Formats: sequence, structure tokens, C-alpha cells
Amino acid sequence: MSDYLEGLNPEQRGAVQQTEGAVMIIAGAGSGKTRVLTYRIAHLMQKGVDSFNIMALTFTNKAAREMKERIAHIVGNTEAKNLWMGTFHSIFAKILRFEAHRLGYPSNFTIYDTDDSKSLIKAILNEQGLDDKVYKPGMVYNRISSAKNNLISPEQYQADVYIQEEDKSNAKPKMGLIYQIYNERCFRAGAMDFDDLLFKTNILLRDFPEVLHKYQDKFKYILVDEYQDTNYSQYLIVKKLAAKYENICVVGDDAQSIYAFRGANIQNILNFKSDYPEVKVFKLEQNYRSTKNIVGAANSIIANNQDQLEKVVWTANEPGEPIRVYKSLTDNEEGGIVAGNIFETKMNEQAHNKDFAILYRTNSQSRAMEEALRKLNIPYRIYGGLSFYARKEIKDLLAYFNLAINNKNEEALKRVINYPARGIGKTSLERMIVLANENSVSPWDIVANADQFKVQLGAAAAAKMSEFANMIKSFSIMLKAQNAYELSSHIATSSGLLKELYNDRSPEGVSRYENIESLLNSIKEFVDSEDEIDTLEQDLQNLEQGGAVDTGTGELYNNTNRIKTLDEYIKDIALLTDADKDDPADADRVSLMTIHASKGLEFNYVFVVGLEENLFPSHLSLNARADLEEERRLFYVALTRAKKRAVLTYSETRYRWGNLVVAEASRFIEELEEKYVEHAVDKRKQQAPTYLGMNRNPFTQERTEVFQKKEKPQPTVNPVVVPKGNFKKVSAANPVKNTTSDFVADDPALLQTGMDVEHERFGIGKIVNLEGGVNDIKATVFFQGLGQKQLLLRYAKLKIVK
DNA sequence: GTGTAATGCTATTGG
DNA sequence: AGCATTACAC
Repeated sequence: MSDYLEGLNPEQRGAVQQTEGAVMIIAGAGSGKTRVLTYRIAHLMQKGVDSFNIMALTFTNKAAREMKERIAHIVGNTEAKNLWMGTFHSIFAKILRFEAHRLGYPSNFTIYDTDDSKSLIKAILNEQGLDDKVYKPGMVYNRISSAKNNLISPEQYQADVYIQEEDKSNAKPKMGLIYQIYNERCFRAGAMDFDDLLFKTNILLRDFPEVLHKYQDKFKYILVDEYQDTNYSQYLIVKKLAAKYENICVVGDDAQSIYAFRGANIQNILNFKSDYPEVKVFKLEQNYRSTKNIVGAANSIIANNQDQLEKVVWTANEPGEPIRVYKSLTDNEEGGIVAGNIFETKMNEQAHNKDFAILYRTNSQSRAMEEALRKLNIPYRIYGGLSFYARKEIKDLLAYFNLAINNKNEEALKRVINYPARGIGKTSLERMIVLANENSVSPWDIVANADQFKVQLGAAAAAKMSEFANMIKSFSIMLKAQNAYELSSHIATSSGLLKELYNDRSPEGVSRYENIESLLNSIKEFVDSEDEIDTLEQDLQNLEQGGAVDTGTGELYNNTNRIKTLDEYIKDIALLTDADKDDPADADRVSLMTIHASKGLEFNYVFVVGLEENLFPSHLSLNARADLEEERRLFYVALTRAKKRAVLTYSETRYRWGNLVVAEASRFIEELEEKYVEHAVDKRKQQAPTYLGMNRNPFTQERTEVFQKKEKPQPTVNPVVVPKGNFKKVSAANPVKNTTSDFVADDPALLQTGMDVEHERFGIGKIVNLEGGVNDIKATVFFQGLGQKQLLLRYAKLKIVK
């Protein structure tokens, strides 16, 4: 049971066993950090620390989940379940929901995502008559975000002479006012943005000593992963919570600090010693992940940075092969080289798709890679970019859900009040909002009480308005009475949204419809899942009652008959990212992601693409040394993801904004110590088709096209892939691009009641009834998850499954 | 009020 | 190139 200590090196073991007091673990890339964290928590529990008293803050929810599983293997599932583990945002959102009333918020407050926030900012700019070309919404958002991350309230912001000067000299003197109005509007809407989750937690701990003491006593042991990427707001939360027992353990690597742009403060790790003078420091310097060449190359890069803690990462692993560098003429060719390389490696080294990662600086670089991979039929999955929950149709439906849960949610109201179109136009809506602002209430209060507020509306518009309000009210009433699936399908149908999407026959429309389907399916899964109720919620309640915590599997948690409601499903959805999803169907795919998103991951083969000046390092970071050093750390992170092989590519030309731009190799390539590098030539290039007689000027597009035409695989003759089972799941990274083209219906005359059939949009269903004449057959088909549909076979195509 | 065509902006990185 | 906003016709 305790032989887990055996497999650790002395430094790692020290870090695990030093359970008391302040501990800082400087963990180089690939040094077994996760193992140490996992064992440390397990060790705490074996020493008798109650799992309810441990909080571990991780960088992603997925990391927390995985760590929990590993701990469960050591100490057992029941105990592991009670650990408080997750991201700052999700952990403190949970606490905030519990304590919201103290701050004047409802416990079912909405979490605004970035889109919501920006849309609100736009609305405010409009109302204030400010030019959104001067006050760019994204820029305003960032400014507000950074104020919040530094715990500067709107009042402080406007009172701060230095900030005011800064804004004035940037010709944006109204920034503070916007911030103030933005905050008021969020409050009135019962909404918090991402930064509020941390800001309000700070307020809570600052203004309510009894709350502070409660959580100080609860979280006797605190662990923070990726400490180098915490911002001031997070830093202070941790510091306050740890102030009583000072059992705080932070893990990080200054060399991997890559989130300064969103407020992360590398000083948090550099200054940890002055905050806790008694701190015990452990340095994990042995890399178990990568070859000597990779470690050496990475070290040679980071040596170019001035700001760093003293640390020597080394490895006992094999030398391995040099870092390969490929040059291409165009970004498409770059994709071809990478895809071709993956293809070959798979053949020659029996590698799996999941062993490969393609990492890039900006999301927009993924396209060329995707196309190249598709050509070679290599399955891939994109992480990041547009997340599933950020899709328009998903956001629309979620907006209905959110509005039902929290009527005051202004952004949700604006989104759906006239979608699908129900005759409540822009002018009416604007009038509502003006009135709401005049009365300091939320727009919903006006919509729901139009008569009281004497809204000037035509009879027709007024009727539509109250019809809409009644519909939303009816949803709200059903919240606790129906389970999440019943209610969500009801909303999807009776809002008219499903019909609206169904009527769109374009491939995109079909895809949108299927995405909605996929969302409803996942809600169904949520409802059907046996999983325990949120023990943490229970934990908080016990804490409130001051009672002893039941750590067993006792009746406290026995809740099998409980209805799983929609608000539970929706709660933290804004906090989910692609990285948090684990779809078994994605198990063996090449991973495509930004380097930022790759933090903490590892792959046998890593391709870092687009190593060009102005792209990586980004043109926006060339002016300040600190920014450039962050880019360099980013490159360090990219390289150290690789276990066996790292390949770097750059292109001499690249499309940006639809224009061909000339590029030169990144300075980072030169900074690599020469002995670790091999400048490779792609095979395809050795046999460069001079005979084509084309202009070989790399800056012309034609050449690339010829090159590509040659590469194009023969169109597959007949894709005899018969989709089986249930609906095709549409993941964010794997949207259905076009499903209309290949769908061939069977002759309606062959259909019989009881048959399983497939509909191109609804998927598989069972024929319940057939009626009507030969040319006018009407089929009633039951589709799992959608219910019965009447289909006129003159129009609807049905394929017989069995 | 609604739907479509023209215009204009964007693409660091993300919870 | 792709998307969101705007302008304009109905």
C-alpha cells in the first residue's frame, strides 16, 4: 500500500513526505510532477488527514479528474471522491454559489462567458454613444479583466490617478465609467464573468471573516499546481485561505510561465520565499520524459532568458535523435510535410495516431494542417479554437436554458427574445433596455411587467412580448419538477428553435441540427448517469451546520430517487473547455492544439509548426524583452512536450488575411545549440518536379497548386460505410461537414411497420405506423431522443437499416 | 420587421 | 478567407 514511495527519487520523496508547512516544488518539464502531487495527496490521506480538508487547485478540470482517479487507486474511491480538486474557477464558483446571498447574488447566478461579456460591453458603448472603433470591445474587456485580476474595483479604478492618466493618454477617458456600468449590469443580471469568480471570492473572504475562518478551517492542506501561472487575484485567495495553518504546497516551473497575458504573475513563484520564510524547497530536475537531445535543446533555448530560477534539468534517458528542422515553400506544403512525416512514422515505427501532436502558436494555423491530414486520411482532433459550447446554435439553446434558470440574465434574453423570429424587433428591445436602465432593473423585469412600466408598444408587439414572457415563466416553473432531459427537449421544441434549424436544409443547417441533438443526448446521459450527487455540495452544507462530516457511504449521500435538473447540468458549463471532454471516439487521433493548450501534456512525436519571425515569436511581443522571453518559454514548453522526437517546421510564405506573406525562419531555431539540430530535407522536395516547367519562384501560388494537384488522392469510389447504431456524435473538433450528398433513400414501397430506418437528419428510428396511398405515404417514426415524427415520404428520405 | 447583398474587420495565447 | 455588422430592398 505504501510502496508508492519506492518508485520515487530522493527529491520527489522529500516533496511527498514534507506534508507540513510551506513547500515549494520547482518541477522541471517532465520531472514527474503529477506523480509527486498525486502521491503527496495520497500520502496526506494515509497519514490520517481527512480528504475533506484537502484542496488541490489544478490548471484544467481534466487534470483534476485524472489525478483523482490515480489517487483513488491508492486510497480507494470513497475517500478520493471527497477531495476538493479542480480549477480555481470551478472550485470557487462552487463556493460562491453556496455563499452568493452574502454578496447579494442569487445562488443560481449565471456565469457570463467571454462572448456574453463582450456583447454586454458593446451594448454599453452603444448606449453611452461611444465609438466602438476607439473603445474596441475586446480591448475594453481585457482592460476590465486585468483590473479585476489585480483586484481593482470600478471605484478604485476611477479614483486612481495613475490609471486615469493612462486612459486619458490613450484617448479612452471613459474606460472607468464603462467598467462601472458593466459591473452594475452584470450584477443586475445576476451574472458573474470569469474574473468575477475570483474577484468576488476575494471580496467574500475579505468582508466576511466568519466565512474566511470557515474555509481556513476546512482547507487545512492546500496544493496549487502550475503556480507560475496564477495571477494576483488567485495568489491572494490562496494566501488568505492558507494563513491559518500554512500548510501550503505550490508546484511550478518558472521556465514554463506562459500566461502573463492574462494576468499571471511570475513573481508569485519567484517571491514565494519571502511570503513564507520557512518554506522548504524541492527541486525536481531529472527529466523522465524526453531524450537527451530534446532536453539539451530545450535547455539551450531557455538559457537565452535572463529571468529564471536556478535549476538544471537533466535526463538519464537515451540520446535519441537530433531535433529535425524542415523548411517549406508554403503553409500548405508545410502541412504536407508534417502529414507525410506522420504517415511514414506510423508505418515505419508502428506508431499510433495518438502518439502525435501538432503544436502551433495561433489557432488559425490549424487549417493547413487539417487539410493535409485529411488528404492522407489521418484522423485528428483539434483542441481549443471554437469550443462546442461556443457554437451559435448551442449558445442559443443554452440561452433559453439560462434564461429559464435566471430570468434576469440580460445577454440570454437579448439572444433569444427574437430568435426564432417572433416579431419583437430591435426597436422594441432597445426601448425595453432603455427603460430597464432608467429604472435600474433588468430588461426581463420590463418584459415580464410591460403593463406596469407603461412600455410604448403596439398591441401586436405587446401581445408577442407577454406571450414570450409567459413561455419563459412556464419553463422556469418546470425547472425543479422535470428532469433535465424532459425539460431541455421541451424547451428545444416549444421555443421553436428545433423547427427553425430543421427548416434550414443547407449542410450547415443539418450540422447545426445535429449539434443540438448531440447536446440533448449529452443531457440525456447526464440524467441517466448513476453518478453520485455532488458530494461537495453536501460537504458545504455539513460545514454550514457545523456538524461532523460523514465520510462514509452513509445515507447522507444516498439520493437515488432525486431528479437531476437542468440547472444542475448548466451550472458550470461556461467553465468547460475542449480539454475537459474525453470522448472515447477520440482515443486514437493526432492532436492539434496551440502550444498554450499543450501545457502539461506529452507525446512521443511532436511537431512544432510555423517557426517564423512575427508568428513565433509573435510580432506583438518583439518590443519588450519580457514579452519575448515569454515567447521563448512558450517554445521551451513546446519542445519539452516531446518524448522521442521533436520536429520543427517553418515556411517561406504563408497566407495571412488571405494574402501571401513572405516569412523568415524564427530566431528560436538559431538559438538552439547546433549540435542538437539536423536541417532535414523533405523527400517530396528532393524529387521536386522541375520537369513541370513551372516558375520556381516560391512566391507564386501556381507552383503550390501543381504540387497539390499531384498529391490529391483519387476520390474514393464508394464509401460503403453504413452508419450503425445511434446518432452520429458531433464533437467540436469533428463537425459533420456535409452529410447530404451521399444519402440515398430506399424505395418507400419497401418500408414496413416495425422496421429500423435511418433519416439523414434524425438518425436511426423505428417505423411505428404507415398510412396513405402509394405516392402519398405518411410514416410515423420514433426516433430515440426526439420522439415520434410524421414524415411524408414524398419528401423525407428513409434508408432501411434492418 | 425581415431577409439578403455589400462592406469591413480580423488572427496571439484562454478560464 | 471567413465572419459579423451594416445597408438597403421588400
